[in-house]
Amino acid sequence: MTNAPETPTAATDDKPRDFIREIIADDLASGRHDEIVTRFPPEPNGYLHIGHGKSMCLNFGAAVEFHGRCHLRFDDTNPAKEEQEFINAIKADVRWLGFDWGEHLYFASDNFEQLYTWAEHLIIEAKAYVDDLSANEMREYRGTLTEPGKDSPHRNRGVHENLDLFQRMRAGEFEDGARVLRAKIDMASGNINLRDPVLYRIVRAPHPRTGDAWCIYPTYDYAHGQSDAIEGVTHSLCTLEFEDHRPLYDWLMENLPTPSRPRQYEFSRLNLSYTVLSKRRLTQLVKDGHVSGWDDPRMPTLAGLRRRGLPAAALRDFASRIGVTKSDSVVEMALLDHCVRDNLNKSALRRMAVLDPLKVVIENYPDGESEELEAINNPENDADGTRMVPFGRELWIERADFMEDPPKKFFRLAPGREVRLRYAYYVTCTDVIKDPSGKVMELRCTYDPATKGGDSPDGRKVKATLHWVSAAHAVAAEVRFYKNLFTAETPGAESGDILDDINPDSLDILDNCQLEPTLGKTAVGDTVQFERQGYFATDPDSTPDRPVFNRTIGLRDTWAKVQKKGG
RNA sequence: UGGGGCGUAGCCAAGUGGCCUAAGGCACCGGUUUUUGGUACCGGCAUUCGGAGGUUCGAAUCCUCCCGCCCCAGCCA
Repeated sequence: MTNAPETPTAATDDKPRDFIREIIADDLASGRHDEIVTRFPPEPNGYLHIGHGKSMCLNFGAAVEFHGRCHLRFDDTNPAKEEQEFINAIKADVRWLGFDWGEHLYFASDNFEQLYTWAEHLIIEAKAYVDDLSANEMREYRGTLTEPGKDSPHRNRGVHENLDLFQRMRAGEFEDGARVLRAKIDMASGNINLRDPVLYRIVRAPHPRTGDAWCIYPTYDYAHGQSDAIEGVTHSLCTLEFEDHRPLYDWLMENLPTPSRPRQYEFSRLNLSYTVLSKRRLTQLVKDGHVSGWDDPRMPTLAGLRRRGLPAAALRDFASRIGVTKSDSVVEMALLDHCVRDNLNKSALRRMAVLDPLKVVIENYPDGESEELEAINNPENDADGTRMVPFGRELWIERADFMEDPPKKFFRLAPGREVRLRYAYYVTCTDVIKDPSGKVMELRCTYDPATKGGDSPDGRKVKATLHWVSAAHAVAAEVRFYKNLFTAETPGAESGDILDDINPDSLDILDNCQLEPTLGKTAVGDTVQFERQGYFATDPDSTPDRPVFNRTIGLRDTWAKVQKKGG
């Protein structure tokens, strides 16, 4: 009962599926590159989310399709925020999504020495200088979006002074924030990234990999492109907000003796309705306790989606369906839901589970006896075979499957009505037992022994088939239901604060669910279908005598739609 | 008022001057099948491509102007 990740497959036709793959195909065709190299470059300052999943599907997917390779590189240039725990979690998530970096695991920090040498090269070429301005002063000197900046008073220091100062920065002679190394480009540029961007800053924080070997760290702009070049990356794919950084990426390439010449291309990041996809906000939800952790099943993190029971293959399918473009978009959650149902419908084993139990006594079934009935494991896949489920005189059925006074379109059980118990018998409701308040406590039924297995020899039809569980054999369990974490399509759109849109009712727990016996021994991570209800995944909180399930997603429910329409 | 992008159905997205009176998927609406009110299957769903002009025999695709939305002023990535 596992959902094994499948190997990503190449596009079936030879037309590139998106503009990035088109560029890659052209570069291969023109001979610009013989082999393409991409990279997935997370910063280890949090867990990966489904947006990173999209990026991985692009980077690893394109590499596989074009017979190149994709590196996993940690962009670990800011020790103030990064942790080993995140490095470990990210690796696990990449593997889970089905991607393999082989031997190509890298860290920007592997390049710190080379990066430092190149920084000295820039200084010697008079293309970088040490600045003493404070962060506030630097902001003032930078100008605004519409006004040019002005040169720092230290902009024209001599090469020797710059070199000396930079060496002393490395040696730890200055306090955090006292000085920075800046590229000398153009303080009047319309592109603010070109107004002498910072290349190095002083930060005294233990680095997960280099410990306290360094007290100066390269910035993203300086480290990222050069790391690409060192690794031989050909196509450096990132999201739209880095478009403005490309001129700086190119400037550094042109002014440094890098061993290769990668190019950066940008695509739009994923936005999903009813959730947030930014590490800053997800970190906030975790730290402020709005969720139980990074792997809370309501979180759009890969860890959360995995715990919720989403198969990795469904996520990959989702990524291929949304495509890769440069237009800002918000993908409806319904599309993800569809991918999950589509995958699970084909792969998930069927089981019977009563979530809101109502007792049924089959009055003409012999007391104390039971029998085993054969049930199909997955009608979508004969190879999954069958199993035996116990049946007896006392059963549980779903409370919602009975109505004492049913409306016209309600086909399920009602007084005097005959329905089928799946894989078992036709039963007819003969009596309703209520408590003093009028609440239905128990149903009395009779069964037709001739309908064993669920077919009637005389050909009479019933309009409904119910799932059920033998009370004497049932396993009690807890089942957790999740709704969207936010009530607004775009959280925070109105007030500016996502917490104003948080759904106070995103978790529902049913603690008296009655499951068929096989469900007492599933493994964590298994996602099964509870017939007629949805897909459910075993949660790590399960204990040997009390399983806990997460509802991954419900089945499409047209009956609910009909009910809604009827008011 | 600076720089960089983006605008094709409710959502995502093909389309690269004629085969576009515009693919495909999701959603939605009908119907068929059904021992899951699930699945599967069939049908419907943009005379129109942000708007206005222009070029052309011919424009979603080329040009001009306009409008709207997104990103950038971290010693974050």
